[in-house]
Amino acid sequence: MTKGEETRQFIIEKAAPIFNTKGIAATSMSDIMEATKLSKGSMYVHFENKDVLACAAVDHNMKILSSKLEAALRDGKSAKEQLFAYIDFFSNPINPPVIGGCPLLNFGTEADDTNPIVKEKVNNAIKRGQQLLTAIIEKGIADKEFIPDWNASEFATALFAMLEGGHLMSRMSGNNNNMNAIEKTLKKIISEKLI
Amino acid sequence: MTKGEETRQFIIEKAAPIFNTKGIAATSMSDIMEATKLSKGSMYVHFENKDVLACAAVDHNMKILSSKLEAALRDGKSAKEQLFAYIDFFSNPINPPVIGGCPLLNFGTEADDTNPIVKEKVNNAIKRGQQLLTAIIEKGIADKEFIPDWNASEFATALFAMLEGGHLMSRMSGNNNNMNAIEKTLKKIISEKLI
DNA sequence: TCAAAATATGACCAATCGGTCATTTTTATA
DNA sequence: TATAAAAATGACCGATTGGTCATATTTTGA
Repeated sequence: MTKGEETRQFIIEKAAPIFNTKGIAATSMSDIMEATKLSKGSMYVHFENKDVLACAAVDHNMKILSSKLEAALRDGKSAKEQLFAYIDFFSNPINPPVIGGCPLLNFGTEADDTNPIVKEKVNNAIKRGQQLLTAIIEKGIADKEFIPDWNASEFATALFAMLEGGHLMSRMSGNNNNMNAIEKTLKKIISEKLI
Repeated sequence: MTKGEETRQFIIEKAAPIFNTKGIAATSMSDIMEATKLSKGSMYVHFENKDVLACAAVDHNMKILSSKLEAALRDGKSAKEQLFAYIDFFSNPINPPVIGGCPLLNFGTEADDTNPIVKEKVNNAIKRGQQLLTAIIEKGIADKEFIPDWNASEFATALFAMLEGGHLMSRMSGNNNNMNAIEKTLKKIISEKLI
């Protein structure tokens, strides 16, 4: 990795949590300059403008999230174990796996009516999450672990939505009560599908 | 209503959808001036600063949402009918009851780490929504409409979370597929609780 | 080793931000 | 209808925004 690539990566890593907590619009280049201790000119050597940097930061946040999720799922052997691991991974929004909370929620709501590029990034990430869950459930059905008449993609959607919504609720209340209730509800439903 | 109160209300009504779509930080006073065709000085006659206006706009968006929801629930006679009406009310995120989408999602995610006042407003609105749902379910249980061993507040939380999460998912994808799946899932669960 | 290329710097730019205020216009009421 | 109060105007303010660029420094590879 050349010096330039190193610096570019360094800036992204410093910028990512700031964009995720403050939002894209509310984060200024000065914020990034302060966090990196780099000059303004240097920022523009590596990123042609703020939007490009913001997009790189969005990508980075999602990459961190998905790689941590992947690690959390690695140990799960059965489909049930993997689903439970997935739920556990997202079940502590007060101390989330990515600084600033779920980037899908943060960037998705901000980008919705204003930034089609970021919106599409979020949309794709949601699709991937949903497809991963669907695949786990379908594998569980194929392995005779879950009952065969379980609509995999429908439940995957419901699970994903509940975790995102629960994330918001717990973040707003400042405690994990809501997410704990959701965790309980989800695990009960899954357990009922076991053969 | 005096002229001043009329103008103040007029500004709020014009500003509310802008704040809800662009976000608080990304909305400028010039945006509001353009929408209202009023001068800058006039804005500051009625609102001491942008934050006060933003708070009023947040309140307004939530008020519109809750009053429309109340109207939607009025016709529902049984508890089941009311729950279904609640779900139906939120089941079309592409054409939402409030311009810009759910204000709880929009303002909540933005305010999370930056605006404790708005955050608390959102938190209270979520609580009210959850309590309303809990009350409906508990009434259904008391009326022998639902089975007695249904954890009302737990399901209220799950339902609320799923609608918020589904809202995000449908907004990102640009279609209602995800929300339709959620609607189906929720209604099936509720129907299973009928006596 | 040394020169060309890459990278870093910070002063500088126009535009926009939230906000103020003297002045004018409109409203309310006595 | 006269007049005091309220409301509306828009020029103006300092601060900050995203972004540029000539210059200085560092890195790179022949």
